[in-house]
Amino acid sequence: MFYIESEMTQIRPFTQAIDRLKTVHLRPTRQRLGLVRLLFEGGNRHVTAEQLHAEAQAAQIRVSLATVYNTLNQFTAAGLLREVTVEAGRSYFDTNVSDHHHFFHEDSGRLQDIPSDQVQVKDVPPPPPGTAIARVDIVVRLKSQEK
Amino acid sequence: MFYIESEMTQIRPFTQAIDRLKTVHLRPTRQRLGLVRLLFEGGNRHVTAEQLHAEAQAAQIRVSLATVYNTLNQFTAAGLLREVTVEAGRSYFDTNVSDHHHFFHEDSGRLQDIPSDQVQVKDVPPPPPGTAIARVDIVVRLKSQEK
DNA sequence: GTGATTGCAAATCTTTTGCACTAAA
DNA sequence: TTTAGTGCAAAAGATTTGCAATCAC
Repeated sequence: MFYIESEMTQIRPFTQAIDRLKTVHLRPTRQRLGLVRLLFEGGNRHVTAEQLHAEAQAAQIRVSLATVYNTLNQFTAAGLLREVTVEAGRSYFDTNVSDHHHFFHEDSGRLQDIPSDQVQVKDVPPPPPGTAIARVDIVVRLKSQEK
Repeated sequence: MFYIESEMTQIRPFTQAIDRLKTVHLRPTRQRLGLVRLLFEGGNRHVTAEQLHAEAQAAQIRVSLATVYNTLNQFTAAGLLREVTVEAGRSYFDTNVSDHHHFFHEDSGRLQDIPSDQVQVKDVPPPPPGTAIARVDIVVRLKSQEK
């Protein structure tokens, strides 16, 4: 342990990001590392490709929008992210892949997690013959309160 | 009552379609009447704009795809239809506007109603301050059963 | 007549893809 | 080296829009 504090905080997150990618068998490229750090350092997030691309630019991480899309899809396929569908025409990606649901603020387009223990679906009907339930999604749509 | 049977069955649905449009203050144009009849004569339906346009063509109802889109949006705004979002990139419109939920067959893209009395959400969390719940959507995603 | 509605083509928006170039193993 | 990954521009798919022609009232 001979790193000084400032070096530690620089290096540790990189190591974590690299490990996260290695775990899912994706090469830790400069672009993926940058996106992993934006996505996973700092709590649960819900982002669109466009948003993440803008953030990357702001953070001096040079990456094309096409690569952001491809990366988000790869991360989703690898189980690092979960795609949330609340609006036709726009895809959100959620860094929280555990069982939970969402509030959706219709006017701002913002998503917010609802822990799974806070909502329960009572009596999910049996799936039709020949099918199995892949997932149950609950979206609580919110409008701003009119007085 | 002096119409013969064949004339009755011709005329009654038109009258109903006209009334349905008048109720929501939309002029009963040839295109809207055709679409209303396709949508509402024959049980609950879940359609995309593309599907409805194809049906209209098949039924000799001349209407452009742009008008189908505009009409579906107008009907939704008027409360005649409800938009169901299950896949980013495609909008479904549901002729059932009462409180209910959906099965979504992921491989076929088919939607199926779940009557509201068959699922219950237990303990919907309170909406964040300044907001009110507009709607709670439950989508049960189905995959075809692999043996 | 007059304002609403329609059709068409063009525009827009989001997302995907083909391919030559670059980088990781 | 060898194969995976990237950027760019072009393509694709869904939906919206501008505007002249048409239709309902």
